[in-house]
Amino acid sequence: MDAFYAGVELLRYPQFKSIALVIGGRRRKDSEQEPGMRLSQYTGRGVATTATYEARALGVHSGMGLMKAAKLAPEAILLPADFEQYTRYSRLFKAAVAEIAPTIEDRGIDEIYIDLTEHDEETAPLAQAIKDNVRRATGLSCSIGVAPNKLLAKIASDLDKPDGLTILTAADVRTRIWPLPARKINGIGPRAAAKLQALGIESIGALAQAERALLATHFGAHFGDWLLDAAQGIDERPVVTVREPKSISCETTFERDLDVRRDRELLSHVLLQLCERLSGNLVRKGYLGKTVGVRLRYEDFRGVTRATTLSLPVNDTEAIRQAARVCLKRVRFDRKLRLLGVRIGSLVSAHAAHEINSASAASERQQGALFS
DNA sequence: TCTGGGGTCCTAGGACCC
DNA sequence: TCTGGGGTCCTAGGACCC
Repeated sequence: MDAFYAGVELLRYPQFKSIALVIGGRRRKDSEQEPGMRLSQYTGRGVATTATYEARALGVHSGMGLMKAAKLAPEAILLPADFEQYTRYSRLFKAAVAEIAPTIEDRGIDEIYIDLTEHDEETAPLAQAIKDNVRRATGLSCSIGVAPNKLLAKIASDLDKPDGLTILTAADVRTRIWPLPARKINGIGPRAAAKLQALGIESIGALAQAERALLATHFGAHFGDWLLDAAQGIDERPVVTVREPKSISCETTFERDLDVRRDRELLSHVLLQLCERLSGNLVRKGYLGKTVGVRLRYEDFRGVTRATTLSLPVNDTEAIRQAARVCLKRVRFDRKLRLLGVRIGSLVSAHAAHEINSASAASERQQGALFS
């Protein structure tokens, strides 16, 4: 989807169309009045989750701190993110695609892979039909890349944004993919891109021609081989239509850095709230988890994680909080805290957990019998 | 006045077991 | 009596993605 959150907001507030618009920051309780304020009015620690193409032209991009964005685009309109609304539109757009092509891999709220292998229609009209149906269902535009695999499709989808449609074959890799910066490959992030640049490798084409041994030296054999494959446009990953979640987490960044001793009560309250939210999400999604962990970020932005694995999966607030406190006892609090998070992993479905728990209760009864 | 919140996957070391 | 070779599970950190 193109600038998805902003697109959804513009359906509600069409008066902000074709001006720079940034989505981000928390909803303010006090400002229920008129929607949208100037970015220059913003104070806080939020980041831009989305910027419209007008705002991007001024240098604002997602992930940028709003204070920094305000310097670049003080007159831009700022709207807080409304995730419930985005989730609704996410469902609508995925359903619209599924009406035409049902083999879909979820890649988050605004992105999917579609397997068109079994479709006999001509590619361009088929892709256009998907775009049309998404627009009909949501009023929003999307960009589609059609290619022999997911890696190339992802790059292709980005070549003609917004409202784009790009069809790529293996023969196009040299001419259309190789000139692009290596960073365009999904999986090469800022760190790997910087390391490649230090090796004199800037483009995907240069990466494709790099020595395997050189890449293995700097990135390890596994990642090195993957880099080389990716640069050649090779990718065998299937479109995965069902996936079980691995972990669920809740975290919050404080409005000001907190001192563990002075702000003890507040922190304890925040921890409780996080555990309540996490428990609620677990129950709603029908999972229990065995490994409970905490995540902290200090004022200097460095972070630590601690985790502990319980003997039985849990989903209730108190069990999560108890485990989180065990983790927190193993953390050094020598700096102020900026963020606190709680995570639960080793998930099992509520149904499976029920069976585990009754089996364990049965074996406990049996042991009781042995000792009595 | 830097830097949200929700995830996945990989690596590496240690404990522990046979 | 100077030290094998598997394997699994767990923890912690880091890179990356939307």
